[in-house]
Amino acid sequence: MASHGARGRSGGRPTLEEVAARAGVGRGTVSRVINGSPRVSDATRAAVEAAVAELGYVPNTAARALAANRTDAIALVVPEPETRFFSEPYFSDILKGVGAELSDTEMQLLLIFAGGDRERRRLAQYLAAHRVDGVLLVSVHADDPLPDLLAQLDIPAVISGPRSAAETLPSVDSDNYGGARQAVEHLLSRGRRRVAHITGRLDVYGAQRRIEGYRDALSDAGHEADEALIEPGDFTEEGGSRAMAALLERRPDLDAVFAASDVTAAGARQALREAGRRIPDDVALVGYDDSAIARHMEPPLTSVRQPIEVMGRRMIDLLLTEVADRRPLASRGLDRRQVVLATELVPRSSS
Amino acid sequence: MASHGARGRSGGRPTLEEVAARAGVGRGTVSRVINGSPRVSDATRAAVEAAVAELGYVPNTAARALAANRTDAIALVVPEPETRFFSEPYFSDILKGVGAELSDTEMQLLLIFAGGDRERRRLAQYLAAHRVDGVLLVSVHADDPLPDLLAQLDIPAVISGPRSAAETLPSVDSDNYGGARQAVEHLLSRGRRRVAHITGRLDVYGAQRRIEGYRDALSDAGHEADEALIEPGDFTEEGGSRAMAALLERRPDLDAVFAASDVTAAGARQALREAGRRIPDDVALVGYDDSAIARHMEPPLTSVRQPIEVMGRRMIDLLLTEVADRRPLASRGLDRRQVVLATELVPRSSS
DNA sequence: ATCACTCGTGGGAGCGCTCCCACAGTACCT
DNA sequence: AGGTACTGTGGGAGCGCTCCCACGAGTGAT
Repeated sequence: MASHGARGRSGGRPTLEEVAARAGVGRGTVSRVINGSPRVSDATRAAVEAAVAELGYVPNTAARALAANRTDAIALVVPEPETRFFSEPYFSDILKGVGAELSDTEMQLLLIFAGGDRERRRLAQYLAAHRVDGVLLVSVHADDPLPDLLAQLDIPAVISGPRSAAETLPSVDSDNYGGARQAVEHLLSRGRRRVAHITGRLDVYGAQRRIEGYRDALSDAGHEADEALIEPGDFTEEGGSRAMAALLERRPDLDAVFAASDVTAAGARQALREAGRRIPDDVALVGYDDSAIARHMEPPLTSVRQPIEVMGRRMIDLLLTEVADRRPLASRGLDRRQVVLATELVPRSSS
Repeated sequence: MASHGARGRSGGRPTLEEVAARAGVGRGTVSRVINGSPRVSDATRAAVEAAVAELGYVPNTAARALAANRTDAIALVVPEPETRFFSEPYFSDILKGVGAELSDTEMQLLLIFAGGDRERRRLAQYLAAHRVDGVLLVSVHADDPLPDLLAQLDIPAVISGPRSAAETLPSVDSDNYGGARQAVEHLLSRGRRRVAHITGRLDVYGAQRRIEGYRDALSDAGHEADEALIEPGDFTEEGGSRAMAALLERRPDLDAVFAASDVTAAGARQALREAGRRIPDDVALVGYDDSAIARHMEPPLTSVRQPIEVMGRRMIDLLLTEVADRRPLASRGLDRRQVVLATELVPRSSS
């Protein structure tokens, strides 16, 4: 039996109505089946499902979005230029976790780069149009206006690293403080005594926490504070190299370095080489992230591993909860949803 | 003066209708202004624009998509697992070009990975729902069913490398044939006489074209064909290494190698090293892609550069044309839209 | 038997747009 | 004067869904 023929402009993609007619039920019932409502008898459900299969029915997303006022899409917003996104393994791991967690869902993921000013404006416009039900924010700096914009637009958001101790947004982070402690305690346990620290960008809260972990590990072990052993970096290789050179000049007697990232450590290694210091004989080196760089460095780099993929998964969990909770007028902010995941030290021959 | 108050569920996002009331015009007129129709008087346009600004009006995408039967979104489909996407600079360059070209547009880009079986099914569902107006296909193998699916669904698509000489889809490619010729001619001009070729995957049309370019460059220079100098690779490092070893065994007197990719060349270099051959003294080596690998190899690798970012841009051009052309019942396939871009040899010390 | 539920179901209303037809106004020809 | 052609404009219809109210049938307490 032929189908009723094309009346729509796109040449007859079946509609809810057609499925209903075919199954001999009403529109509402088909909608219920499609959306998995339990208030449908088994017989009816079977009939509808058969009709859906026969007609090859696929719901029209736009109509659904319009009627239900939701999009079934969330965005992963990366406030960095594409280049960094591709060069840092962090992002690809987050994406892997996010993708895995989302694959059981009807939700669709959008990837949005907002590195430049122009892209920022586009993003603002995009969000104002409410084209996504929620937003995942990674790598946000302390003074970024994006979270405020999202709050103002009342769009659920989850942030990957809290911007401060007073973060109000739901967040997922690894234990930066604990990870730094692990690194420093490891160095101390290997008999190192003058442990320097090349920090991350100081406007990143996680970098602050690593500094605190570094300080506390030293003082708990009875070492007096020595600010000359701390040099600011910026998570880049050049920054690491520059900072290392500065440290060597200031404290030539240092015997260990804890770098705030593997990339930073790679830069530090370069500067150490140029200064004729051997790793780990003269100076032990520990990085952070346990990225591919750490494994391929010469010598292989001891590093603090963060469960990045898991972080991606947890971010999705939080966000989906947040999105689902937008039914009642429930008060928010009372139960902070801040997830902190444990880190793990991966010892290699650089220390 | 207060706005009329929230009647919608989402707390009063302004609608077209409200803008019309505010500007003292009809709904149709506002729609015309929003969509840039020329059939509006300047005075009216100004009034509408003022109302839009005052109300902070942003069009509702879902409503527009439903009414106009378009989505203003296109997808970049990568039939590979995320991992390869991130590890190969090819993709990030394509993405850069695509993003740049799209930034003047209202079009939104979706990035879809379809590496596994499961993802493939999700993608099929996604496309069946017509959630995008067009698709960009990169890295498609000869036997991939995706292009057929797209044709069947009548979704405009552009492919990054044609699947064969008879490719029906609009495509953008670099001049694989010419690039290979450049590489071989370069080697011959340096006095090399026994030039070998490690091919790419033979089910990739571009790899075939490179073989042809290699053959023709040699025969045009008066060299007789020697099939023993051709060894299949697969674009991977291991494949390159294996192929090089095979070549050395078969034709130990070879004095140059043209590898179908930089990664392949890296593998070949490894095998040459192990066999005690010096580069370029004993054997000259040329790669393809001019990727970061080429610049960082020891010695730096002569390579054929493809204008990948430009390719991304041109793909968007083609696709947007294709999408726009879906008004008349015009016959397709008559004017093939196949773009081929020139390559450039970048000489370095490996040859 | 009656009332009070609950369950499964049908279908009206409406989401915010675009498309298109109708119409008033002006201009330029016969 | 009437015709014809355009230009700018208003607003009805309809895109394909979800939401929700109404309704009949079944169930159990009264």
